[in-house]
Amino acid sequence: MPHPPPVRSRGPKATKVPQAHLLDAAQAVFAREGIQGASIRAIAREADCDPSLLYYHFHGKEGMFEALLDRTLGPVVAELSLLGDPQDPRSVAERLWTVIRIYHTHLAGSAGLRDVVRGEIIRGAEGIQESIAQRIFPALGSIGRLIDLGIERGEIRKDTLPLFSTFFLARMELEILDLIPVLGPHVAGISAERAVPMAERAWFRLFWRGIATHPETPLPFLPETEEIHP
Amino acid sequence: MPHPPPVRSRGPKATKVPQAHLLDAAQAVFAREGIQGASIRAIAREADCDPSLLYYHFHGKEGMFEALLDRTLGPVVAELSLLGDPQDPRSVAERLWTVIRIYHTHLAGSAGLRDVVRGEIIRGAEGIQESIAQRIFPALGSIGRLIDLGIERGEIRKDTLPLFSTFFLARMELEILDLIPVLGPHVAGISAERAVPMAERAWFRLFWRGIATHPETPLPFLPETEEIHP
DNA sequence: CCCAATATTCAACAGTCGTTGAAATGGAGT
DNA sequence: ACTCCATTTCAACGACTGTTGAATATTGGG
Repeated sequence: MPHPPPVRSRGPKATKVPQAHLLDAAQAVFAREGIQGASIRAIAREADCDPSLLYYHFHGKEGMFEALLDRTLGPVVAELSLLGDPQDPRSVAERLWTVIRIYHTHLAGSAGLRDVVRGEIIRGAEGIQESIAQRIFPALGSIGRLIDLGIERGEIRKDTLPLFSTFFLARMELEILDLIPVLGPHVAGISAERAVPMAERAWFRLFWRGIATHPETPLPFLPETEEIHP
Repeated sequence: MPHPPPVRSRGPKATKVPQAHLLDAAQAVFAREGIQGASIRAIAREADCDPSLLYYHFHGKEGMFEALLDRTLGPVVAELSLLGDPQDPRSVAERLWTVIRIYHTHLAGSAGLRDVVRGEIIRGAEGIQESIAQRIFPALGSIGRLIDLGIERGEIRKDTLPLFSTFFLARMELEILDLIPVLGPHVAGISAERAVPMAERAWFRLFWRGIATHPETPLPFLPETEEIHP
């Protein structure tokens, strides 16, 4: 479906195109096509503008990607960094559950970006990896310190490995966001909307039992899991 | 680096090119470039043959992908299907650990393919997804039945959700294979060769404690985790 | 009203892509 | 020696890619 006959005039279409609109388009295309499949031209089509505009505002594909990364990951890093506060009256268990909720709140809608980040880490694409590391590792550090605190306070087993546990907690939440919306309906006949929260609760129960000093301690902050009757 | 001056003659280069050689090339390129980045032409370069040859033996990109899928996933599905045998004298815990070992043995070398499968599930690319479902879901079914058996025998908690637990066990093992070789050296200073088995043991201990009726029961089949001194 | 700055589009470059149809090659069978 | 056939390569198609430089439109200030 090419543009209608190119009788279009040049110059600004109406007024200034908000950059947020361009990032929205980029996010949508990343989600549909993945990173390598997402072309500058496709993003421009989605935003209904010329590809050159993306070079004017950002600097090519990588610039767009970094801008999108900042917009999405910024709030996550900020909120996670608050969780390590020793003054926080909540238990470490409850704060670890908050990690899941923060990820869910800010990342559930960014399918393409999650996949892009993961792919870049795996493939270690030289140019981009550094820009990712700067944004991801602080978040992981916050979680790691929280687990350290849990060990100090005796809530978490002494033989827990904080680095690996951080990885397990965070990665599985992202895998749930990525895969359960597809697998839930397909293999269990549960809608994506119901399946994701169910999986998150099931995951956190398993995770906490796996690292807790007293695995049977109830988790009053964790919503009950509804029955499965598809 | 284009081919040397095109004085090449046509026809068979030496003898018949083994299809396995073409699949090896495809796997290598998938691992380097990801699915969307892997072009037929790049695979042909890797295999040192003409792109047309890939159309002759397989039918385009999708055909190559399915052939690669069969070659890699076939042994995994076969070995997993044996684990559900009620006559097997091993505990369910030990057999679940075997799941990890089977994945590791057959999938550790297939970086590209793992990522492709995951990406296709996420994006639900219509044409390919069915071909993946037929090969993946039997494997997941075997693990699910094993967990059912564990619940029946009282080894596994009654409130365990087999579908989700299957997902957790299998997906995390694949995430370990994908990400730990990169993250281990980067964030913990541990070589990829040591980090992956360490992560697998840590993951299985956590997982088993998370679902076991008696979480403190020792797991004599599980190798000791060495100390971390990077 | 004009001018300058900003925002946007157009047109074109040189590549690469997937795919196909025809040509060429080598070996097996006769 | 000849033919046939499976295998491989060549050449070309149209479409799409990232990127750039110049042209154009809009806006705000003087």
